Amino acid sequence: MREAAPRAVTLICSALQEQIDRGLLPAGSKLPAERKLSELFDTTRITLREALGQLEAQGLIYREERRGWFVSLQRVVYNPLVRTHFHAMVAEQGRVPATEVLSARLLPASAHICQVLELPALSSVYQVCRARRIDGRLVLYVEHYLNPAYFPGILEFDLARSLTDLYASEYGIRYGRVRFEMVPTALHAEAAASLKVAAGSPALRITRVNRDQHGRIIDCDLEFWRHDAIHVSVEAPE
Amino acid sequence: MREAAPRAVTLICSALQEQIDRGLLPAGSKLPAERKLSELFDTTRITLREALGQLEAQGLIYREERRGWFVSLQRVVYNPLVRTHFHAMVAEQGRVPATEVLSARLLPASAHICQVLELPALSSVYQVCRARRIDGRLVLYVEHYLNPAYFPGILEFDLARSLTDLYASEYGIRYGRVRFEMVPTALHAEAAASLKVAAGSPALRITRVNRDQHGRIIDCDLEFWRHDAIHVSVEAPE
DNA sequence: TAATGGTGCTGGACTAGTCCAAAAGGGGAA
DNA sequence: TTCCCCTTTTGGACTAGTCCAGCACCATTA
Repeated sequence: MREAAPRAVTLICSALQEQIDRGLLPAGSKLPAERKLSELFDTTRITLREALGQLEAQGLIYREERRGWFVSLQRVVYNPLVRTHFHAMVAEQGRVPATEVLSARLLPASAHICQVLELPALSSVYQVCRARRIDGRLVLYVEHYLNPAYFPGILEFDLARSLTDLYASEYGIRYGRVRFEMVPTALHAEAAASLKVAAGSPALRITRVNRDQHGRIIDCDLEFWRHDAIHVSVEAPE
Repeated sequence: MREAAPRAVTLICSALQEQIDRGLLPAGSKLPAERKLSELFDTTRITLREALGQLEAQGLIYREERRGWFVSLQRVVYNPLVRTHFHAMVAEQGRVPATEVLSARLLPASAHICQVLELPALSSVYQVCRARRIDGRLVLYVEHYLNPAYFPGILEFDLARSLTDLYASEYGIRYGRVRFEMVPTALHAEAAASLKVAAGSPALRITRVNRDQHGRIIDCDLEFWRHDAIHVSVEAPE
């Protein structure tokens, strides 16, 4: 039985992987240009790009639109059952968080949002879109939908802050029970543009429906995480 | 400000997506051959394949190695906190489950497994590798690692059965608290071969560490799900 | 009837380029 | 020193093919 000759793509992948594992290409560093790499591995750019695509799928490297390829940073550990806010969670793990507000407005809720928030048809909701960074890298695009009955005038506040804080300090509302759903999928155009990556990049979509201390549904989040930036960890309470 | 001309890849994606949404390409059906499609969309196979790759990333279609492209079936809803067995879970959702045992043996545990199961260095563990289907499609590759102290002679039984059942009926062990971790990544060579797909296909890796009714760690699972076959849903108990 | 051997079709892998636009970097002017 | 413009580099997108091997199916043979 003959050994199957390893594919060029596989060879490139393992060569790069070894360099990364050994620390010759430290986390966050930029890879050489695609043309340089294809020359180095004596292959075409198409083949080289396929190899990079596989390493991206594994989460070892990522690309920034028109800027190049970079070695992935460590994944951040995320427990969706624990409603600690993003900044605290990231900082606890020794990383640097940042948030920017993309938009915030009152708009007619889609049928889907009405259903999730258990609102009557044609209700209005607050929508807050934000992008979040870890160590400078854009890793999370979120759409929050708030039941306006509970948060009058919330658009007046600084929404780059933690919503958890805002809810507690301004409205006396704290989080209670949570339900969440996770679906591996790709970024839609809007999210991709906000995260400055190519549309269709792999991502993890997490939908959370949050209740307050009285069991009322107060808001829901539609989160899109870069697939290589997150490590979900859930400890069953019981 | 000029409208950006939509890319060919985007056009192909939305055309196919529309066909699928409208039911002209029903779930499970095979797409035409790549060469036919590239002709139909008046483009090259490389471009066409990039479009198919994007739809695959979204989870709308999937490929079977050397057999072609197919429209994805509905995702199965999975709650890792509820230790219902695979067959029951799948059947409850009106789908047809199947399991095949790939290997089952006693072997020296890797350092990682020792740590997870809290075993001393150089321990042996039972390893059971299985592949599971939903409606005929291979969607899950699992490696189970059992602490042999609790399951003497388990290799004698039919391991295509539910392990949950086996634990209960033969050893009087039931599942208690669970911890699980989820990482979006790609299939390694072994898992890819078992699922008959290309190495490096996107997947969701779920690691579960299971305790019994007395709180003892009894086993852990290393699950690799096809990314388009699963929808994780967790309701916080509290 | 059942096993077997072609054979064409299909996906997998790869080569060898082109054209374009955005990012990065350097040099000169204010 | 700072800002702006211009050039170069780089990634993004795409064309037009080739070669190979597995799969499916049909026809032939035992």
